[in-house]
Amino acid sequence: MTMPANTIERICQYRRLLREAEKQGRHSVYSYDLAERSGGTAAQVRRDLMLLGCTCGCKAGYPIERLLLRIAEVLDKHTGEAMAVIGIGNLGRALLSHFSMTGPNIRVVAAFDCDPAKVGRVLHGCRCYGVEEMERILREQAIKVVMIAVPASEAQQLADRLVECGVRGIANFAPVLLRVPPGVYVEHIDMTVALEKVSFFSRLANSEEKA
Amino acid sequence: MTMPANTIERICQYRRLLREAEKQGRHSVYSYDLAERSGGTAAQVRRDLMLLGCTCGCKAGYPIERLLLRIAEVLDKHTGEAMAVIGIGNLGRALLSHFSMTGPNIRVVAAFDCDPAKVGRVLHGCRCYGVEEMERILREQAIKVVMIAVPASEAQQLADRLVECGVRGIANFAPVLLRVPPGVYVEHIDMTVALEKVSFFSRLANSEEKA
DNA sequence: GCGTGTGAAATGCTTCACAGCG
DNA sequence: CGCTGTGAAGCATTTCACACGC
Repeated sequence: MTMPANTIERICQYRRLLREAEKQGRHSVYSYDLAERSGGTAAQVRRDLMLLGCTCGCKAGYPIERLLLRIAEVLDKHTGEAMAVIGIGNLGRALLSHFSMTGPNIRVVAAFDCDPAKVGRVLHGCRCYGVEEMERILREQAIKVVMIAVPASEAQQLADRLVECGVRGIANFAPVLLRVPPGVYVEHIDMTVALEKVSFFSRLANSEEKA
Repeated sequence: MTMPANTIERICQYRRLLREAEKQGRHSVYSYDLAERSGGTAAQVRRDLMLLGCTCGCKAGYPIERLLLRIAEVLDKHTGEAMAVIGIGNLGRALLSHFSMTGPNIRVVAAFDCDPAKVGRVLHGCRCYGVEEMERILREQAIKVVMIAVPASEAQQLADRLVECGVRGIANFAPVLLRVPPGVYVEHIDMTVALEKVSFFSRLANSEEKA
């Protein structure tokens, strides 16, 4: 089953919106309903759900519960994936905090840092280990996905070690492009890029407003 | 001048790579050169630079200095844009720290929080103000781009206030879709979505490996 | 009638491939 | 000859529009 990355992103959004709708007491949603909540179009929503393999078969809208089940099946095989954060600076702590509050789809089960002052402490419910224990713990807990929040200069060699011990997915917050072998998926999250984009497009929208 | 978002993102990358190359003593780069550093193709790089309006006219490669000048012109009109961070929790602090170290393209000139304990303090070189002063300071300093790092429940009404006082670009780190009038650009940066994507595609790549 | 499911058209982005220039 | 600049082809994604079922 092949899926465009954009569709996957939208499906993550739908999940959050569906949970909200469910809390509001709704049991089903129409495609245009979800479209409005997500800022897209109804056709887009229907196409996404079709790719998901989710069809309701009738005009009564999509049953929320069934959608959520199917999304969980595709996105995280029902049980949230175990993850780790590496590098407990400001950003690493923000990540730990963020994922300790968010739902159960993502469970951060270990944190690593090379600063001995941090090792052994528990932050946001997550134990911090020394990097020298990394290989052992990643293997023991079968952690396949990690977040890299270390300085740019250390990210590549860290990534090499991770790949070496079986990690297959990396969310890289360091501002360098990582080289990894095929079969390992890297998502590069660069806040500088994100903000330069905002700066550019906001200026653009602004200057077009003379039209 | 209209530009695909993807091209803008790549251009931000190119800038960083070009600066690195310059530090290494290079004065020019070939398209395949930049392609390799950025993980793309040479044709892609040439097309991007073409869209940028950057042509070197000959086979000697692109002069780095000129490229950087042109990129700065397009991305941040030479002088880095003044920005603000709102919400000084874990994530807000991480953002302040990140942008205090990064180059001068992005200058974070103010931080806001509603916790009186934080107001008046200086974090990573940036003064923290109370939210009640927000309108005044954003106007005084002509800040057009801000980062929202407050809880989801407060993000929308905060966005309304921001738009009201002239903000045209928002980087939204809260997990809600913001409604803004046309002419305001919002970039939604959702770490949960990013990580679910990694989880999904790493699993996918993994299961395809049997082929 | 109303909303879904889905071919088919439209749009947007990337890659190809080659002319042109130093 | 090697590399750029760019039309044109090739893909991917989004939107349209309409048949179908309740």
